[in-house]
Amino acid sequence: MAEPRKYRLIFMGTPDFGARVLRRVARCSFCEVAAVYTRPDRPSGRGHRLVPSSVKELANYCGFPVFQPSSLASPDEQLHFATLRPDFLLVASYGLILPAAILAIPRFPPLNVHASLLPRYRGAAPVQRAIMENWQPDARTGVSIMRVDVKLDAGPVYAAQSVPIAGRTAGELLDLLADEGASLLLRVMRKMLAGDVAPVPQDETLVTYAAKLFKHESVVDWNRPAAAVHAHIRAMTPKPGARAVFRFCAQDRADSASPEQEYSFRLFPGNPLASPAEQTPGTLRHVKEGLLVACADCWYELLQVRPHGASTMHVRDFVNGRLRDQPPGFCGSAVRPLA
RNA sequence: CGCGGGGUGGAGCAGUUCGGUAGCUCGUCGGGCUCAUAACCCGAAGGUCCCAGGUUCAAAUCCUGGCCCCGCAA
Repeated sequence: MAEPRKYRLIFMGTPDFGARVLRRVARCSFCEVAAVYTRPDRPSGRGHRLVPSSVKELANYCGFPVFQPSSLASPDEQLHFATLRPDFLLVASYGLILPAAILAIPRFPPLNVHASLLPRYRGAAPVQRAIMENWQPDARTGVSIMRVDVKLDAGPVYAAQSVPIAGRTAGELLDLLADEGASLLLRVMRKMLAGDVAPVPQDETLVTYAAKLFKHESVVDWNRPAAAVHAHIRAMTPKPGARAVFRFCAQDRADSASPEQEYSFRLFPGNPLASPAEQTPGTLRHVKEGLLVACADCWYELLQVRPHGASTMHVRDFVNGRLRDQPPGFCGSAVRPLA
């Protein structure tokens, strides 16, 4: 029972997206995972504990050898990589620069899964940027398989798959694109083995860049149309999370000298309504079992929120618990948190 | 030991400073009103107050230790 030799595959990735790709690639029938590279564990979370990457956790679970160099620039690391004798090198949001010396080692051209339709949205946050910048009803984005080039995300494209954004959050789209990307990746690898590939160079005149998300961008800007607000919140979900601060009016009680209350919220996708707001953007309206926020055009219905220090809850619960004496109607407005 | 918030019927909260009858807004169940209702009225069920130990005549509340959730920072 002489098994046919399997091709040696090295996978490089770090966050959930990479792990999701690896999960599918690991089941590939004609390859074996010779090694997994991921970024070093980083102190994270409360208490500064060292936290392994998603890719590392999966690789450990599967029993793949894991390597976590802080850089691949040194000759030692490159030599070590070469001794693994890779046929394929697959990269999915790894986070380290791959020098030309590394890229030249595998037998087949190194492949990268990028969550956009290249040449659009090269860079760190392609899915998030695609969602927040394309809030029209039938917008699409996608995933591309390209050759890894020394220049980031610039290599010629082997295959791409387009998908509708369809109201999804960044997390949902990322998962979907990882799965689609992994399938595409395996298809490209098979074609490579058959010698049947013809990568298409990217049209440099159409290149756009998706910069990583900055902290100040997590604050919702109610001066935009409700659909754009909705897209923005989805783009920030689940990480880093959309935020807003609301100041609620003083309660309507003559005897209770309660000052106006400020609450800082983590916001989850709600519901852009069709009814015109006709109020200053950011105006809060307390309706039966819920809260509406005025956007530039229409009301935006909040559904799930997380007040500071609490866990995620329905807006109805927040209203029941903390706005219990607040009469229906206009009850506050958004404030711009201090930077 | 990075900083901080929190754990109270099914949900969200008040009560903790200064120990003394388990409270509020909802939900659920039953009944009523209504052409009807997610509306309104009446009633009921439902709680080891995160866990363990300590102090006390008496602990949700004070002391000690532990577990869990969340935000910031990285």
